[in-house]
Amino acid sequence: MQVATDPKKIDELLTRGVAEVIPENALRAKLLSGERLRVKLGIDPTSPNLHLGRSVPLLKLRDFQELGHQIVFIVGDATGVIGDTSDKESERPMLTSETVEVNKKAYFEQVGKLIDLERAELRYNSEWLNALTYREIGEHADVFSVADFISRENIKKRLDAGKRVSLREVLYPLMQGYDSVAIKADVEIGGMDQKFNVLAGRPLQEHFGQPPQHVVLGPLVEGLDGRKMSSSWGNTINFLDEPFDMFGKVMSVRDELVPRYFKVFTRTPLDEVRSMALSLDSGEMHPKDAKMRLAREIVTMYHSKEDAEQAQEKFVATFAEGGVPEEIAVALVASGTPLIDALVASGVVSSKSEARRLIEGGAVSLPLAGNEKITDITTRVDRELTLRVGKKRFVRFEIA
RNA sequence: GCGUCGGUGGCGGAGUGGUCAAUCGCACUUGGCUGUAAACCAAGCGCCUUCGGGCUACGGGGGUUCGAAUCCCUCCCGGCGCACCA
Repeated sequence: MQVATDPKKIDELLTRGVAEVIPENALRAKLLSGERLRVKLGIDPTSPNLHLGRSVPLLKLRDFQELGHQIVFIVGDATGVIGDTSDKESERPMLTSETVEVNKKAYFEQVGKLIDLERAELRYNSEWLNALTYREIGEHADVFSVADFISRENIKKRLDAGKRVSLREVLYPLMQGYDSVAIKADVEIGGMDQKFNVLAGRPLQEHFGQPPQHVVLGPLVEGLDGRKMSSSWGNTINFLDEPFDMFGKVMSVRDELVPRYFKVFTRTPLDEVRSMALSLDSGEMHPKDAKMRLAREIVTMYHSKEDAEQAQEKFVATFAEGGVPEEIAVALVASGTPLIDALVASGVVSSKSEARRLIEGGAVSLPLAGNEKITDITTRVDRELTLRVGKKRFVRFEIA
């Protein structure tokens, strides 16, 4: 396959959704030369769901693929068990092999939404990592010094704070570095939080007589609550979210983030993104409209254009016009059941105390009757009833 | 292993015998304002309640006491120092 060397495309490849390239200029020259590169991206199967934060390096991988380079996607089934602490303020527990086994199967399917798996090389790193002997690991470890490791910011912070740092954590960068050796990577993609691990590949490759890989690091992107998007915060938009849900999540993102999301999470042409940002600044464009478009783009990427249209219609009907979603939770209750008990039984709220608080706080209303509020906690369910609890929760009670 | 300090709610962190379901900050939930945005204001934030109150909780277990998150014993877990010397 021919490798494209269009300078404009290469420029976007090296800047869009990219925070840092190491070493700085060498990669551009290499890309312009037309040499076909082996580009590596590894993801550990620590959770069964990929979220948009992960899509940043994946899209970058796709950019390389589209230029004609050979991409290598590695599921870190061996590294996942050890656990990476790069993005953590504390130790990450080791995963069980079973968890990893379950998760890794789900990965290729999700990744397939973004990249062409047919043309990619797909690997599990247990393939080579599980075969290493203690002697070999010792040899790899000798390439690095303890000072290298403990000078990492997050490790240093923990050490200074008197927190425990497990010796196991030292192993992780070695493993990831050896992945690069095993597949002879020319380029590795990762997030900024991966900087240390990704860089570990370079000296190791040199040790094995390979030229050190180039490194492309993506930015960390804010999640729904403004903190870094991460599974542990629960502020993610996931590849597998249902269209309507995904649409709604995008709509709840802060306005200021919209151009950034366009830039890193979509491949909407950059010129369009720029002009949109300008009209937003000038007040010509309403932020809500830009966000709607963003939501459509994202849903289209992970589902389809039709799903995106439908999600938007539903969204407008439900929230902008105060309607009720088509598919809502339905619970069967006996006639005369106290509302509080019915809410708990339906799973909409977790305890009677919570139900009482919500009712008393005016959070429960009848969306079919002009959003009239129910504030009497002794209300009973004696007929079919459609309720809204808070902004997002809906439930319909049917009489058994 | 020895010594020492510590283990409190999702997190951080108060509290050292009663007035502690536990100050406070963050996070979160709900209401208001809106565009399901942000910011801001207000309320809530263990469970049950006939709203009087009741029950279960401060690493686990046992004890002292009228009464313990607070004192004692023991076990578990973590930090730090030491482990007769590279």
